[in-house]
Amino acid sequence: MADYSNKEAQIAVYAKALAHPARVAIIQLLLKKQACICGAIVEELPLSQSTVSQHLKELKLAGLIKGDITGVKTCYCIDKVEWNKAKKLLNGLFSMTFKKENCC
Amino acid sequence: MADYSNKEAQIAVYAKALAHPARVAIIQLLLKKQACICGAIVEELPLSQSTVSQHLKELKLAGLIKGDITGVKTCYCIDKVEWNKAKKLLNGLFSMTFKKENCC
DNA sequence: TTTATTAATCGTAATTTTACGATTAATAAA
DNA sequence: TTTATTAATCGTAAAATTACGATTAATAAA
Repeated sequence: MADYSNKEAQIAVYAKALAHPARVAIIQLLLKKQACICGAIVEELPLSQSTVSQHLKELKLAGLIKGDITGVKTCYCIDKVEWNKAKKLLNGLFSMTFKKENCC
Repeated sequence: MADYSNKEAQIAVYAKALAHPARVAIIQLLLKKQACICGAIVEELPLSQSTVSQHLKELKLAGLIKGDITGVKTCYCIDKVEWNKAKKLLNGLFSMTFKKENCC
């Protein structure tokens, strides 16, 4: 009957950010090609400008990316600090050892 | 304007499964305490039996867990094969190297 | 100054998620 | 056989997500 831990909640936040293929694609783009100008991201995705903007907003809300406005353009990139936090948390979850015996 | 890759889609599926603290908690429970009987899971969460059942269903749908019915009880556990796939995919994403220069 | 470009936000509709209590089906216990 | 227990499913309501076009605000270019 206990509530969720901060860790669990934070993992869920990061996972939720990655819970849509468009956002995964955006993250990969930012990691790979450094193509951080918003327009370039829009071109790479099969979605409208406004929808992409919404996905970017969600990624920003989760902390995984940040946007830098220069003039009329906005440059997006991974927030390395936050990204490493996510990496650490998810990695921690996935590197938990299995109990040898399972009932199924 | 390309569509999403299988990899991206699959990452999203796994991430979505972990996108709720209750489901993260369930996974951790199954990893840690091997407490796979459904009733035990219900007791550990601040949610009703039916809601927990729904979360279990989603985790099962994503492939991360499986349930074994024995008599009137159901025993849940991690699907190791699928779990390792998820681990590999997520790990792959998080171990991508950063470009040195970011525009922001 | 006027016009064009970029990206965020607004308004909105359709769908999905989340949660609950109630019910059901199946087995176990009395 | 009757009763209790377990867990899935049903029905439903509220909230969140996803998508789009249209609009807006801000800067850049003409």
